[in-house]
Amino acid sequence: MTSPSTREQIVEAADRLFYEHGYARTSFADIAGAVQISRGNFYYHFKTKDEILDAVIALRLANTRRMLAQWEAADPQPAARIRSFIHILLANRAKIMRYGCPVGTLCGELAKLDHVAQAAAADIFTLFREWLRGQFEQLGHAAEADALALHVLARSQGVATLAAAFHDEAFIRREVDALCDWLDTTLGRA
Amino acid sequence: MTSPSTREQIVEAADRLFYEHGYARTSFADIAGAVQISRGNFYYHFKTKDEILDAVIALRLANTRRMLAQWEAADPQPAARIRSFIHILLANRAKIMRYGCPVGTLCGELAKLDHVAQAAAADIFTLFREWLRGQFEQLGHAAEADALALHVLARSQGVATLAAAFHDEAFIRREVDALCDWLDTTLGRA
DNA sequence: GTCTATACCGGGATAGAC
DNA sequence: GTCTATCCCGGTATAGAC
Repeated sequence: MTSPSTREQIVEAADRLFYEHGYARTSFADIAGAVQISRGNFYYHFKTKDEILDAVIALRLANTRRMLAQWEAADPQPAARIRSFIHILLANRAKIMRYGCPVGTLCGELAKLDHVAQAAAADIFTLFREWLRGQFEQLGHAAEADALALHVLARSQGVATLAAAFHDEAFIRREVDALCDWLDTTLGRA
Repeated sequence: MTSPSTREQIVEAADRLFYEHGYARTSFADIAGAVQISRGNFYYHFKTKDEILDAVIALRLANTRRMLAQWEAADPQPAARIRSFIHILLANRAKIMRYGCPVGTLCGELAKLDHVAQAAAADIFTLFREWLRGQFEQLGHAAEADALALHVLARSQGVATLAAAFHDEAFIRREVDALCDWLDTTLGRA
């Protein structure tokens, strides 16, 4: 177990700060302060702020892939796997009620900045989308699998957005239950 | 018909720019440029950037109230009024696919900035929430009216977020139809 | 690989002339 | 009520010593 490199520490700190305070508002000084290095040293690892953003997105892609693989390995039932996805809303509810969804808010911010990394950030959504689509395909809904995947993603995003606006945990629980009910109905086990 | 005052022009330009580029990224110079006044003149009308934000939120609250009143007047049927709400997603699809929902993205940005106007921005959501709740109450769903209102709001927010990430108009149409179908089912006309 | 020092720019905000 | 000029700060980014 090697200790994390400075570069890794920077990317992890940036990941957290971009989530909690947004990309635009997070300065080099903020990240350097979190990692306890000087601003100068910073530029040895990353030339520009955009480079850090790319690294953060790459990290999130990797973390997402790992999480999806874990759900895949943890349960042979596609329906249970989809429920694992839905339940992130509960698992991460504290942060979601403060900062919203990390993916949704990053995509939203980059869209307004008309940032080049916009598409890369959307790729994180695509990862979830294709994984969900795969689950629905395994459940015999090949024709509508992609639409169902987007539906689940959209419902989750909406819950995250409103949970952040109203700081309402009961609302999250209600909507998670509703979404699981919808899943059962859609899969024909109503 | 008096021509709009400079102050009104400023607030309207800020409203648009905050939506398209975000609050943090919109500078005084951007707004002044859009209104074609000098930066100095700017400060005659607003002392700080936060004051402009307050004015923009007040404008959005007023515009939202007017829109809700129009839907109320245009149709005596609460179900039709709710459908009017759902259909903003289609009416504003072009901007939503580029910038997301003006309310959701502003609340999200202010949450990350930990901004004092956070609650004021959420009041715009509350306006929709209470109006929707009123419609569901009129439809005889008094007990669950608030939960149903939040559900409709959340679904709309999710659609806006994903539509912006994927720039997918067909997705919006599908989800609008699905939400209207859900409404019919919930109201017992399935 | 890490530091200090610094250049440079743009943003918010003020003063004061017209 | 509108302008120009200016201040100050914080942000990105660079140079160069250690």
